[in-house]
Amino acid sequence: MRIATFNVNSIKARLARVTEWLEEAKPDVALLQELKCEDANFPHLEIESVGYKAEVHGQKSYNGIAILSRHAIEDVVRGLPGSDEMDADADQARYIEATVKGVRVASIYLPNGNPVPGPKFDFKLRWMDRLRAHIAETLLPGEQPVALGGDYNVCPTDSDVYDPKGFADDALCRPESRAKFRTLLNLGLTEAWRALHPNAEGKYSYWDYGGGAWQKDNGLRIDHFLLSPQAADRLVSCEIDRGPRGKEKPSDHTPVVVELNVD
DNA sequence: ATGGTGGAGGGTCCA
Repeated sequence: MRIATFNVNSIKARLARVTEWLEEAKPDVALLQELKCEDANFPHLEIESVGYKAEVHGQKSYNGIAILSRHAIEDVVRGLPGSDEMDADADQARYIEATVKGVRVASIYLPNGNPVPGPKFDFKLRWMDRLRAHIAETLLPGEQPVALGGDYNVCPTDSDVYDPKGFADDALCRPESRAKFRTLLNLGLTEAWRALHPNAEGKYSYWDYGGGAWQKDNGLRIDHFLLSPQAADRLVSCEIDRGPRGKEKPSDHTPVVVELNVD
């Protein structure tokens, strides 16, 4: 079973890129982020025409995530449970989870957090606390394998950044962000790509649109899969598919694909 | 001039 994560930066602007990629890569499941559209405007017909059903948690203009699958999607939960009612941003569409072929999957769009310091950075760190609590309390106690894919907006180490010094104070690389990310790993989750490529450097999933970043390979690795022990035991491969980033009118992210040995 | 680009939406905000 192959599961992909792809921050598309607007499903409307990226529809042709996404459908051609689905037809070519044919993942069983595709976890999308940054749809930037409301539920009612999601292009279900075009997605179905290439063989996928979609469960969507959308929002006008910003955020928005979806789970696409060639197989049945069951037990969908929209929104990160346990949101703080006092948090004005708690209703942002950044989390959706469901079960496909016995695997609990989630599409995650973690807050960017810039600028640092400030309320957006505080919100990012609080959101990571909420994500950790949900994983610990609801997902890990279950017996099914769990695969949490998405745009985490965290470069776990300096090996995941083209310019570590230049990004030292960026919310994607701040020690606080990395420490929160490690609290997720310390629950017993495996970061799939790093587990299979322990010594790799200079492998990225995001390149800024500006400054010729793609041509210079000035990238960041911020799109990840976190796997529960039951899923990590079934981990076969995890690869970054650079293809879509090099096309016309691309997203600024490119897909990451994990393969799990499940029936 | 200090996001140089791109997306949404029709102001700026967001990344």
